[in-house]
Amino acid sequence: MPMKQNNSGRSAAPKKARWSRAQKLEAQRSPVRRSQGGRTRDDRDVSRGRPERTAVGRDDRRAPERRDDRRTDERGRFGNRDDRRTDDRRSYGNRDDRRDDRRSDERGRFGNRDDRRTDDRRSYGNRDDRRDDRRTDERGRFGNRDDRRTDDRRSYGNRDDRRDDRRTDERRSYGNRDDRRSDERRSFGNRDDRRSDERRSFGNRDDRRSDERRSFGNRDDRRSYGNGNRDDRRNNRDEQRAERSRPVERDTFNQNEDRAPQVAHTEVPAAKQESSANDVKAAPVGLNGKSFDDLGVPTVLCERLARDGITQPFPIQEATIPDALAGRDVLGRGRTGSGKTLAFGLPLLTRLAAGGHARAHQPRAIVLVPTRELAMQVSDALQPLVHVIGLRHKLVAGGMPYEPQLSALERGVDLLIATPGRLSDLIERGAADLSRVEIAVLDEADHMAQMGFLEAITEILDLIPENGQRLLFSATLDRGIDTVVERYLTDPVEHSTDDGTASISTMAHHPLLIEPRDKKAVIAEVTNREGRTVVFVRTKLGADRVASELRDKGVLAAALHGGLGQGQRNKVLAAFKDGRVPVLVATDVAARGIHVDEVGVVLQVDPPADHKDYLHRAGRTARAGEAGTVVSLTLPHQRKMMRRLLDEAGVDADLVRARPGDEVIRATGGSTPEGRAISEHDLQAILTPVRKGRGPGRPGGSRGGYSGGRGGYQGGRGGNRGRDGESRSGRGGYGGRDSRPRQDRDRAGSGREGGYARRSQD
DNA sequence: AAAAAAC
Repeated sequence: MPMKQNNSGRSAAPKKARWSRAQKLEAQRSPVRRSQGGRTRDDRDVSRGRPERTAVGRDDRRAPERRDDRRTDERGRFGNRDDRRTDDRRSYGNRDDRRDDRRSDERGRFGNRDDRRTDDRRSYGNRDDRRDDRRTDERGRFGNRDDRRTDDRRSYGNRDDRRDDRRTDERRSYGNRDDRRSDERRSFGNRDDRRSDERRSFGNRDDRRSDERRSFGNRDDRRSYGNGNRDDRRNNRDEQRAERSRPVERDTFNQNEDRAPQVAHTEVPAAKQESSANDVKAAPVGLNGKSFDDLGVPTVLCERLARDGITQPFPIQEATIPDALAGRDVLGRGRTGSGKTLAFGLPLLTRLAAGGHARAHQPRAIVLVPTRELAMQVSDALQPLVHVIGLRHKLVAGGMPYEPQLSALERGVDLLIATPGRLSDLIERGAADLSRVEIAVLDEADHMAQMGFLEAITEILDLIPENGQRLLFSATLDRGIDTVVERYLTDPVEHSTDDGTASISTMAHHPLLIEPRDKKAVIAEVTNREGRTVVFVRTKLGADRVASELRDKGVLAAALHGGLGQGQRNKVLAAFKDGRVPVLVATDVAARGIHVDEVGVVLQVDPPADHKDYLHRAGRTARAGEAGTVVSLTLPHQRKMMRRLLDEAGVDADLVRARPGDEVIRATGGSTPEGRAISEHDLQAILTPVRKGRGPGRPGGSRGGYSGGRGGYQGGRGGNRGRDGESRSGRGGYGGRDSRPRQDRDRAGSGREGGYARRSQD
């Protein structure tokens, strides 16, 4: 019984808080064997391909203990990453069998599931007990868990039981958030070891970057050991790639590595690269007057884009689309608002349309994004293109009803746009199967590669066939993605259409040094202006508080953060987009990717966590060539930090002392609010549109409910533009929500409306 | 330490 093995394994190698260097190395080297049964062909292939990683200790009997080690020590787990993939690979071989099992034994499986759920619920019931359990009786817990695992295994293939395992662990650790965190911290504290390992094996980082072909050249060896088919497919792909002539040899320049990645090999003349390396205000590159058609985008898509007035590719699109169309793995970095969504969306859809149909439960491509709002936005932006080219897509994110997502998967969808949590959930339920994913996109890739997300992301990426295409995009792609790149990408090409700093010339930066007692007044003054303003704060509570204080002063503001229900989140964002609410007070949930037209000012009430967050927050304004102002409040004790953030972000601006009423604040368009306080009730009335007639309401049609508060603002200017301007035309041809296909109408909360549909190319 | 991401 696994239970016994595990227990004995544990006693033989008890968990340690700290590992010696030698132990770590050993743990890294030792393959993780988590399944049963004999070896497969893939096993042999693996040991052939990477003897140095797999030749040691391939002893099935040792598997259970190592497995537990891995589970209880994140560090070990990551160290064993490659080995883990080995197992994945093997189970890919068994895929079809597994699926058959699942289908023919669905009932049994779900029976087990319910049992498991009950277990979970029980353990959730009293968290504190659970935590104690974990600390003092780890072994006992795992013993029980293994029992359960055995059940699962019976009804499932090898692979899912493994996944269930892991998920349950995670579930457990969610309850113990703090514990988990400290685990992670500990493990990531060790990261440096791993990093230096990597550096050693790849040679010095800069070398590697300066000659990608050399450093990544080994990747073929590393990746091709998977199985025979994969080799063949890879070769095909390499042939394809070889056929494509590369216009300009990728080149490199060195730069402050903290400020920006070292590479900017876009197809631009060397002289331009030089300037973009050293000059923050470098001209956009890649604008060679090419059309989407020239880049290889199918005519139907070009025509559909043209209907929205999108005819000229943005630099990031021009740079990445050809390579992405050719099937290459691409790292794309383009400043905020520069059109990254289409940069990966167009080639993705083109390639999907070129062959095949999605089978039930088996999407052919996934786009992973860090927030639900961004997922909706990407889904909306791609929707007309998806349909016009004859594909199906589905938004898969939390906070929304399961049923539509389940039934869409049942019918078969080519493209999933997903947040990690719900996607994993659906995988666990057997509703989604990533074994036929051809293309995977990580939007905001650097963020997804950070601590809170990395685990979920790797778990998902591990389920995707290795030979697939990967596209990683962000405005701030930096070395934080190295782990992901090295693990999942093959011979990637990196395109940067800027240097990763604040190179948006239409963006003005005003870091203000203020006294704590002035803070509230300054916030009110900056936000009391015409047009849309996004206010960033550090915490959810802070968002609620600032929004509430603003309303007390007569500034119509609404909070947006992850603590709200999805319905409220949708309502708030919709109201902000269509102008009913001019001030959005948000946590970093809104920092990345979210596109709203004509945000004139971004106000950072709390400093961002790092310079990348500065750039992303700031990037909510000055999008696609618009002008914008970024005001960053800085208390005396934050001065040094802000100075550093600005430097790292490449912002050329000095901290300026400011008091309420100062000219520097007036210059941003702000003024002292004098309106009446806006009650919570009033706010809700504005957020919740009165529906006219049947069907989903059109939120903008009902803003009449509110007429008090600060004079002058009646959802006026910004609102009308947002609704009746380009955002409507972006929907063109779909005539609003009602006429959209059902699978796209059934998102939670109906408050969502146009706004992003426009040319939310980011 | 917070936020985000599943119910």
